[in-house]
Amino acid sequence: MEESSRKVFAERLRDSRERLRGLTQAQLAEKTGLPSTSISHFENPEGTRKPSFDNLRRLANALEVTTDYLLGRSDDHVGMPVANDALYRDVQNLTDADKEFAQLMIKKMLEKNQPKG
Amino acid sequence: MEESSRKVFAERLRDSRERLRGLTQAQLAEKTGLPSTSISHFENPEGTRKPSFDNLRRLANALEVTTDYLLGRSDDHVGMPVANDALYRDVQNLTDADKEFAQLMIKKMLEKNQPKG
DNA sequence: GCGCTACTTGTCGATAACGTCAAGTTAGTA
DNA sequence: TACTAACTTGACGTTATCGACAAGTAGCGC
Repeated sequence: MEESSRKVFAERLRDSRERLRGLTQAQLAEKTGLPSTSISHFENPEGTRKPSFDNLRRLANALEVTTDYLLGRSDDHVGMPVANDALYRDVQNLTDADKEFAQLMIKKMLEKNQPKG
Repeated sequence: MEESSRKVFAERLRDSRERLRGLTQAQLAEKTGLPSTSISHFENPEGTRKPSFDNLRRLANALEVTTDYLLGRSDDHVGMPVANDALYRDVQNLTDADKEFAQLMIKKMLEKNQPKG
């Protein structure tokens, strides 16, 4: 189980390092404090090594990508631009009913601004 | 090293489970396929166990939160999956004034739900 | 008191990831 | 050819996490 996400991780790690940040394994190794051979092991799609809790964090930090992207849980490597916006944070804590109401109201405001939908 | 993020993980896991999803450890255990004692170990702020690659994914999937949130890399537990949520999409198209108003209203609804902070 | 649910804490052996190291390959350049 | 850089692959012992299990605590209704 989860064999496929291991492969996705390998591909995304390499892709993030090379295409996105233009780093060598040695450079990423220095940024993360990991040995470069560990990076190589991780990037091998047929390999078996998976990063630990800490190492996943270090890789994501050094590459400035989300861990969700590396883990294949999200297709975008950048977080939501508004991820820390108070509004988004608050909305999540609303009851379902209130959230529904907020959604309706926001729709109304939208329609007001853009006559014809 | 990374001792603090282990503590953050413990807090956010428990918070996500209880406050956000209203699950017992046993219920989360069933959703993830993990033993409930493992959940308990993870949620202990003074504990030492950290989730593996696969178990982190399972927890995030079951709780519908980002791994970045659980790992303390993002302050918001919602990520890309909900970017398609109508509410979030709509909010981005609001005028600044309307967005401000929406935010205020949402805050009011929050306070109503949680009497006293 | 009893029983029940939710959770905690610690131990066990097994498995998996760890860092380190050695020995390779592959591509480019002199 | 020789040399270097970037990377691969496999093996080693160490350490951490694994699931499973036992025994515990705390609270709540009866």
